[in-house]
Amino acid sequence: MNTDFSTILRSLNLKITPKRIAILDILMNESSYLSPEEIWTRMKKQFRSVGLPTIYRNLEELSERNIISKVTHPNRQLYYYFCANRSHHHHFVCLSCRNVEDINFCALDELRREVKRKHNGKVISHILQVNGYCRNCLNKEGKDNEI
Amino acid sequence: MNTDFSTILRSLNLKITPKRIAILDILMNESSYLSPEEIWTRMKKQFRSVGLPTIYRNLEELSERNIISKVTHPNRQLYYYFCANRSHHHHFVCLSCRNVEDINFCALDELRREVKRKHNGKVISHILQVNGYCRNCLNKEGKDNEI
DNA sequence: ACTTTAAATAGAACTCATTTCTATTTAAGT
DNA sequence: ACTTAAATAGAAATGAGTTCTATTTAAAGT
Repeated sequence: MNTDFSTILRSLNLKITPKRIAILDILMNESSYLSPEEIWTRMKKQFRSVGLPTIYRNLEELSERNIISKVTHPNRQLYYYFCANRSHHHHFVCLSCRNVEDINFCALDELRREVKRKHNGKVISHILQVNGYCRNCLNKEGKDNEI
Repeated sequence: MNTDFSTILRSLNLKITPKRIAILDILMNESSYLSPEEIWTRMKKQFRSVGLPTIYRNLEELSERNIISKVTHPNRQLYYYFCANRSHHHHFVCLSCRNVEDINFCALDELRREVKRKHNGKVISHILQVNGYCRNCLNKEGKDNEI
């Protein structure tokens, strides 16, 4: 595992530090997305001292390099991060348990055509976030923490 | 014009105040989306005293009632608002001039099917924001203020 | 028009996520 | 081991958005 992260970091010209590896490790092993604070909390269990700015700095660097990705929550527009060294995809966010699943569906091509045809513009990127209720929460009918 | 806004406000059970009308007026007559601060700046030209909290409160109330809508900017995730007493649609945001155009394209149905079929989940809402360069900025080749 | 009252507002103070700054530590190439 | 640029801790600053309280105002009833 560590070897894996080291390889990733080396290929990005980032120094291989214990904290970078820990951040990647936390994100990789989490199916839901995490706020910087949540990552910080987990880090503090592993390290005697970690600064929150370190978390922010690393998350920013890693997301700039497309190793992890950002999600903005509709309510309080805080940053949330999610691991993804994968190709383009979208997120299905459960409004109840906040779990995130990847959606391998994308209408980018149609979108591009529409924008080209009707607006004469050029699409560079897009954000698609789908909110709803996941399998588990639908079964439990525990749909309390609404958005 | 004023009559129009008054009717809207009355139908929403909101008191008809000069400031509410002014906010609606500013948004309706702007093709681009505006930050609360930008709206505040314009308001201060019309009123001797306006509080920024008033702007926030009203924008929130109006967007809850779907008279205007929110956009979160990919960079600094600040709130931006855009007038829209229209049905469901999405935004094409120019990365250069920040102009916003409505996109009358939505893949919600396919999305719903995908989430149902592959995830057994239920879609409640979604956010689609498309970033790119608009006609004008493509012509000018003035694509400096990157993301 | 005059009263009444609940909603709306101004302005100050506060909150809290994110960023900046500076001195110290550390990874990694020589 | 030595060197140096990158990474970090911790404190302090920033700034968007919110809360609080006293005052004003829209609008419903008289």
